[in-house]
Amino acid sequence: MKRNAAQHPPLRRRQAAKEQRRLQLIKATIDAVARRGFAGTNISDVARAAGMSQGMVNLHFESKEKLLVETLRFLADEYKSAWETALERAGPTAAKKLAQLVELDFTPALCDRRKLAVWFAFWGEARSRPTYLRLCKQRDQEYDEALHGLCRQVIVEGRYKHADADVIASSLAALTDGLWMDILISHRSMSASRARRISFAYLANVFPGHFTDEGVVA
Amino acid sequence: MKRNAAQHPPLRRRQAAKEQRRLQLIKATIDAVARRGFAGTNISDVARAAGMSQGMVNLHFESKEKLLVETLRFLADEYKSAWETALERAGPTAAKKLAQLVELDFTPALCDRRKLAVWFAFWGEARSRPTYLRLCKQRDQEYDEALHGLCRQVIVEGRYKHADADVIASSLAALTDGLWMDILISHRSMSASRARRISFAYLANVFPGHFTDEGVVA
Amino acid sequence: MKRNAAQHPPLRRRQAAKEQRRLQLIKATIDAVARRGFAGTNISDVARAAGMSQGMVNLHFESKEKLLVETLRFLADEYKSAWETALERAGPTAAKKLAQLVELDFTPALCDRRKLAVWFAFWGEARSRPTYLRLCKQRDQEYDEALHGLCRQVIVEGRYKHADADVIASSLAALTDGLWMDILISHRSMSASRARRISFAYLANVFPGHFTDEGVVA
Amino acid sequence: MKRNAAQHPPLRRRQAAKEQRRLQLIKATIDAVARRGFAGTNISDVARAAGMSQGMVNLHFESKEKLLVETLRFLADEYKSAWETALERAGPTAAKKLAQLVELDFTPALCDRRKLAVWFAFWGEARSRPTYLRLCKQRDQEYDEALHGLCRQVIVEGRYKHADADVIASSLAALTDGLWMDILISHRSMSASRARRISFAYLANVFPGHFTDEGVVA
DNA sequence: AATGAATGAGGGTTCATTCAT
DNA sequence: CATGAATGAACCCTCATTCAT
Repeated sequence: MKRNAAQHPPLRRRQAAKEQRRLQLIKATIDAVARRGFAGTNISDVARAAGMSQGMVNLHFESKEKLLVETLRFLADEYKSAWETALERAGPTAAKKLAQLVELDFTPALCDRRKLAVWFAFWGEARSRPTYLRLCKQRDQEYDEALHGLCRQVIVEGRYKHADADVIASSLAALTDGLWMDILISHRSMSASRARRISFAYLANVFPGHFTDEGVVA
Repeated sequence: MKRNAAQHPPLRRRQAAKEQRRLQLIKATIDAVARRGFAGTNISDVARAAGMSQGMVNLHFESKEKLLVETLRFLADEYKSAWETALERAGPTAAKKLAQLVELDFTPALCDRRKLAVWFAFWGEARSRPTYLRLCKQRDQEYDEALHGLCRQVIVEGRYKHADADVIASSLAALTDGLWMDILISHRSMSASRARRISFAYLANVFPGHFTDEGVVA
Repeated sequence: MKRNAAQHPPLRRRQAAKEQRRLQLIKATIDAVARRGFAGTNISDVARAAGMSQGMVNLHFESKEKLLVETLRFLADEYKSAWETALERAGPTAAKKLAQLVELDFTPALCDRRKLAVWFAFWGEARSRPTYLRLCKQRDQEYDEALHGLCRQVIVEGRYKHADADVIASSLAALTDGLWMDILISHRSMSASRARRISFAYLANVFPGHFTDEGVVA
Repeated sequence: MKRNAAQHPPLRRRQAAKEQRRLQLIKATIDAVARRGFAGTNISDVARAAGMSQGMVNLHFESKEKLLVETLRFLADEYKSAWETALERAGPTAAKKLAQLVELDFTPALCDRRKLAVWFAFWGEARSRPTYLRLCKQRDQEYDEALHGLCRQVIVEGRYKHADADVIASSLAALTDGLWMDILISHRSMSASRARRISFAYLANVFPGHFTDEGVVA
């Protein structure tokens, strides 16, 4: 029966509305943290920015603490599905996949000052670091493994002697984090496009047969 | 004038004691921020940890905000004099100086979990506090110039074609920041010694004639 | 009129369902107040415990305050009809009726930790809520008169010189309340059966011809 | 030196002031609980009634919870030292001591509507009962033992056959609690003097050789 | 009739700052 | 100078009540 296939309409609509609210609040939280920092973010501002009453935060997230955690989870999920999708859509070679991962990090959708600010807020605040680890450790490991695997493949394909996949993967990851930071802090007049170029320059250095400063070799 | 040359002794002693108080409070602030984060750091804890009364903080720093700024300034000054000293004491060649800068970043005295935590706490809040941003930028301006200059010199000395001092200096700086972060977050099981090695591996890649994974070529 | 004699069936069924709802909510309120106290009792918990939605409480009772008043009234009515029934069913003599009243107070159905807790919760708040006070007074007015009357009868029957019905009735009532409290607070390892015995011991003292520690003299 | 014998004056004055503040707040709490009940008592009202700012409550008591606990402790201490003093000052016979305990319960200083309200608030609220027990169990036991011991002595002295010290002590204690309740709730138009008389009437009944309705026999 | 999402007032708690001593 | 008691604004959270569906 149709009834079974599709839920009772008002219920489904309600459910959707609820999810909508959550998302609005998370977006508002990202904005608030970016604008006022972790310490300066309070729920009444977040709620107001989302066009709701204070009570909504506790209704949907139970506490400020959990709102922040869910915000982090949102970003982490977004990042994870982004790189997984990127790998799927990338060309078949390891080098092309690697290039996609680098491109991704400096894509406007992810490399956004507001979002970067939230990442650094979690990394920077001693109290939220355990939360970050609990939530992101696994995700980060998966990413690291993917990165490491791709580096290994490129090394094998390109017969790069003396190249150490471990070192290269770690370097690339650290480089990205550092560039993100420079972008966030407006350090060294860093921009996403310059950061992208710097990352490819690194790859061109370690894998000269596969990369140039501009990207992957065709 | 006499007054300037030799201040009234008790006055001078007082001045010294005052400076002593300030330092104690800053040290206690570093501890507190590292342990409890920015938001979790409050004046009374800091004062108690420094063995003083609450009132001392406002007496010496006027406000909590100023205490934090002075703490950041303390770290920035410490870092600056460290690298300036390092450059003076390093061997005469640019490569040796560059190596010293890298070594410095992973020296226990500076690459210390407590201090890293404080740096990242400030960076995490920086976007929302112009004062921090200004201080951070200032810290890096001169350092970047030194780094850039050294890279240029090495490039000239080594006749590295296609090497871009801008890119290399920025890469090295970003790499360092990212490695610091990995150390702080305990990411990718990063340690200071591994971070140092990774940094030299980068230099060995871009300046193969001057560096190996272990350091500068003799 | 027909309408009054036999209501429209579906309407009557509805009426019954409504009454059912009220009762469920009152029962849930008793549970909640017993478990979490007055201050800790909130509408959503009560509603959930009664298997209904929050809105039902306001639909059936208008406000939380009214729900509490109705709960108190429920207990008062229950107590009243219990002692009225007890008097009807008791033997014909005043002593037997008096004995029934005492027995009643320590019957499991009424002398139940949950219900005692609620009584004392109301008494604890009574002074600050005139409505409760009025309800409590009302509850006791008639009971006291009955008690007083029975004492008088026993005195007359037994020709107890120097016995004052006022004092005895008040003593018995106060003794009962105090024993209830001891049971609730688990004071002096008081149990319902010991409390019953203590009450009869009192009666045996003032009316030695009619009572023993075990109950009424046959 | 005198300095050692007596603390530094300003310090001692401060200490005294602190104790003074605590007492003011406790007094205000008793008032507030009596007037508005447990649930209706909030710290800002208490603080205002004590002529202080809200912050003082948390400064001196850490939390509302602890303020209430300290208020209970104050009453419990007051009661304990009152009955201990009463026993010391009473005549040498057990009957005289027993009479003093009864008198005490209906002395204006202790049998005060405001204080009674607080006792019943603690007894009535499910959440505070554990606190009450933790705090008062020992004190109550000591009192019970004293009461029990006195009853035993009177029984021995008076050669009361068939008198059970356990039952009498428990009865007396329960009777007192019940009378307190009647006074608090304004039940049965109970007053302290009538309650006192009722208590002595009980004693006169069980110990006719030692007591009359008016008190102990000379 | 029934639901539960939404509101917003109210309360406890924290804490930077002030100030009498 | 130095202390720490005192203040009160700001914040998070709870929850009775309302109301659209």
